[in-house]
Amino acid sequence: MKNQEISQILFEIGDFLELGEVPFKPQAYQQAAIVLDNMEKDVSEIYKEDGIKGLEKIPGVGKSIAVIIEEYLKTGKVKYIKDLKKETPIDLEGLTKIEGLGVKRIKKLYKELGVRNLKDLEKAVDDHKVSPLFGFGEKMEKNILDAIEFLKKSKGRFLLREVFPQVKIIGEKLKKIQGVVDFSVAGSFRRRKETIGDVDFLVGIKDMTDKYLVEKIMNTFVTMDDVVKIVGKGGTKSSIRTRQGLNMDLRLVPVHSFGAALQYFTGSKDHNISLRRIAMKMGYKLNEYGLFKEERKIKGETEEEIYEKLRMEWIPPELRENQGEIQLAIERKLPKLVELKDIKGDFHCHSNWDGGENSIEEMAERAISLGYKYLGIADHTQSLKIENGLDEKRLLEQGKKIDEINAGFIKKGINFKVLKGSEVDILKDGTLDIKDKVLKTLDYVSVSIHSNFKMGKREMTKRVIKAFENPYVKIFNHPTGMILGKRDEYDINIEQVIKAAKENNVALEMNSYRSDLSYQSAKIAKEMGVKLTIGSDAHNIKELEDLQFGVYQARRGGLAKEDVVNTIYEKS
DNA sequence: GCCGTTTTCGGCCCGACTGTTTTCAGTCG
Repeated sequence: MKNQEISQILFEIGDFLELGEVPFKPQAYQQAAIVLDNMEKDVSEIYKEDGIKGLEKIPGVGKSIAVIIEEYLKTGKVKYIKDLKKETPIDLEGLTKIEGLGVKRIKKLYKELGVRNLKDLEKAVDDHKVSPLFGFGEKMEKNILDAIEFLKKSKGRFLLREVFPQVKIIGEKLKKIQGVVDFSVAGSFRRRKETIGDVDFLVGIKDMTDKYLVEKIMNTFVTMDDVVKIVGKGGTKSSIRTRQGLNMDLRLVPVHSFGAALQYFTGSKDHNISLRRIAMKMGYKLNEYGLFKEERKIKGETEEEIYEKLRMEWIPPELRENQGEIQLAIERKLPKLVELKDIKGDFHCHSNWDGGENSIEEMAERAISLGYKYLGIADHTQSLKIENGLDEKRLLEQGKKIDEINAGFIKKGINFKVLKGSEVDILKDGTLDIKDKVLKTLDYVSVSIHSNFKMGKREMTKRVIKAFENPYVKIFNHPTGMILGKRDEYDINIEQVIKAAKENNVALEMNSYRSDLSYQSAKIAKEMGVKLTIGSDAHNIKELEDLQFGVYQARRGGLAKEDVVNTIYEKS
């Protein structure tokens, strides 16, 4: 996808223009950059189909930016940004990552001290040259130093899965404080984005002038076990950094504004800007305190009443990315999103027959306690040696074992079934590493790529589509091969894969562990009538519960219960 | 530079906190 590369360039152009104090253009470039970054369709496809006219149809892209995009697509370069960089040789991208440094201060540091990049900045701070500058000071210098250190060891964004337990624990602690009426996590955590930059907590109390209560809440927050730095502490907002390097904010709001604040701090920023524009056109003003007509607040206690007043449905947080959800809400056509409670089973887990940690019985037992009606055991096959993959003989043996286990459930009157599945390897040439006559004995066959990742795009796509043509194949696991935070995608044409899935009646998996199928791709799949499965890829009983993260991702893609195969349960 | 269910010209989201200033600019979300 060229989208992200171009988005990056547009962002940078925006920053440089801001540096030159050019009015309004920076926002225009940044707006276009955001749109491109979130766009489902590959911009090079748009250009191929409709040329420069097609580019201009992208919201936020007009004549000038379209020309820049065209230039990049044709030559892989943009002269404009090159010139800007030559004119002002500053590593803006690197320097703006320092908290507290925006383009204005960067400009000053460049003019006064010749700071061009992080290295220069570090040296300037070490030599105590920053604090004497007008507008800077001792504290700012120290903060910059801290920020450099933070940047050096920070991994950037955190996986939702990683921060989930800690956030829940802190939430429970805050909720319990006497006097706290409303509580919610906001921000990208509430939108269930697969990675989180920081965490926003929102606390509602009756009386903001209750100094004692305010102090108690803020103190509880900034003195928690894992806090290593108090970034700020005020009467309505405090910020801390945890030992793991995660930033957390707590905002305190009066209960009568809680809904407005929740809406505001949940974002996304882009969603909010659109919403505020709509409010403006209707003669209102929307901010974190409420919806105002003139100076009079008319709504603010709940999110629902605000969206309703703006003549649209309440929008689930997972959809708030300014990707058409507002229009759907106005038309009252938002999908009813799939929920965790709709899930009736899991098609992707591993037992100790391969590299898993627990027996089939133990996995089944946990699945029953989760309220599932079935659990598909999808152990690896023989090609995957490091996972002790099953060959045909062992697969047949496993089938017999599963028959025995199911017989036991029937005997005990337990309404639950273990399904005979398999995660079959797609070989280099697109054939499977288990013979059809054995695949035939299974309840379903799921397939995966676990080898030869470095093929060309065309070849890889062909390989996968060939596997789909096997009549026993029902599910394609982790379709892009990505492991979020660990491994990149292999080169594959996902749109062609989705099309082939439709033609061959194969479902695509949303893998809860990898988050590899983007919400944009899930959305496209849904629109094309392809079904999806949500798989935990659990290797032990505990990981079965991680299926929730696949559900969140599915919701971000706008999937309803009907779009997800493992919500189906027909009593047989 | 982009956009338009009041507009093809004249607008462009908004408030809190910090650190520096002695009344406010810069940054952030």
